[in-house]
Amino acid sequence: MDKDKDLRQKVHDTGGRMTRQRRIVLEALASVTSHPTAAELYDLVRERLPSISPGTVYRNLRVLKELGYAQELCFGSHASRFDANVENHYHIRCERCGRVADVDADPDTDLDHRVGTPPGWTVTGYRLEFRGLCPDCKRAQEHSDDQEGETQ
Amino acid sequence: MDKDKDLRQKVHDTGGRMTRQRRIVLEALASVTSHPTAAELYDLVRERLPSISPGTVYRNLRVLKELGYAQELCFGSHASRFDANVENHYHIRCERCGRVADVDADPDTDLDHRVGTPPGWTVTGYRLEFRGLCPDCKRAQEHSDDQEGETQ
DNA sequence: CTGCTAACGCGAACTGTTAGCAATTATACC
DNA sequence: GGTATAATTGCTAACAGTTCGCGTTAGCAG
Repeated sequence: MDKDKDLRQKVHDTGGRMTRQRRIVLEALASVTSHPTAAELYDLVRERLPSISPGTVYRNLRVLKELGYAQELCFGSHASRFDANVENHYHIRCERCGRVADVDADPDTDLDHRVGTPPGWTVTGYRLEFRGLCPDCKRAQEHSDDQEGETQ
Repeated sequence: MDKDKDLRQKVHDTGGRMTRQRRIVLEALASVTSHPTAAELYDLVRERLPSISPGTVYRNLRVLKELGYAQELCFGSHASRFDANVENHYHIRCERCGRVADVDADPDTDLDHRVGTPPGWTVTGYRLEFRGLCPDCKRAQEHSDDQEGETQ
């Protein structure tokens, strides 16, 4: 992949270095589509680099974000999730387990122009996120539904 | 207002008590349209009840939320903001100062049906939030723009 | 009025994340 | 290749926002 070259270049251009840790953090993020949290990514990276520290993962995620190689997805007060797919696309988050998946929708939606901006404000963008139940949690929910009143 | 009666009833129905603190937290939240954070609300409440503790504000915000008397607005990793207006409406958040305002838009948008749900998932809703600059920050930005090359 | 217990105030704990610092190491230069 | 140098590491401590545990206070049903 020449994305690797691109990144290396960009890192160098900004006076940075391509360390083992940095490379592996990015590779790990790029290797999954699960939109991991920093902690999940830390676990993943540790499989290849057992002595890496959480701080390094956070640091490198920030760098990758700044260089446009990752995006951060914030969902409420929960831990941020990260995505190596920086294309404009939407996400859906499971209300029960927090898992995140990609949503197919044309990001054509020029919502920010069809909207009643409050007086004096300038709209620069928007965030659209779906909420729902992932397959696993839907199943779990159904089971607890017909077995007993168990909510949650 | 008979909203007060409603709430009192609901609180009692769920085995709760209408304490001075709980009533005042709600009144304070209902009295502003600024979408305060818990900390801001704490300050506001303290004007009337100087000895209230932050924990009590958090507790009561949770209760009010559960009873449908307040909604929580989560913006990224920042502190949650709260809104006594539980009608379906959208928000815009200032990128510079974090201030939140209401947006006029018909929430008719049946986005959740026009969207390519990932296989096995169920969509239960969505969150749409706008991002922008509030009047104050826009002014500040413009000033720093023509006085010096100051970007950002 | 009395008793039960939900809710309070306090402080400590917890989670997700960032900052400071000495030790390490990728890179530029010879 | 070897060497200097400063970006990056791993560590620990700090931080913000929020929740929890606990002994005390006070709503409210009887």
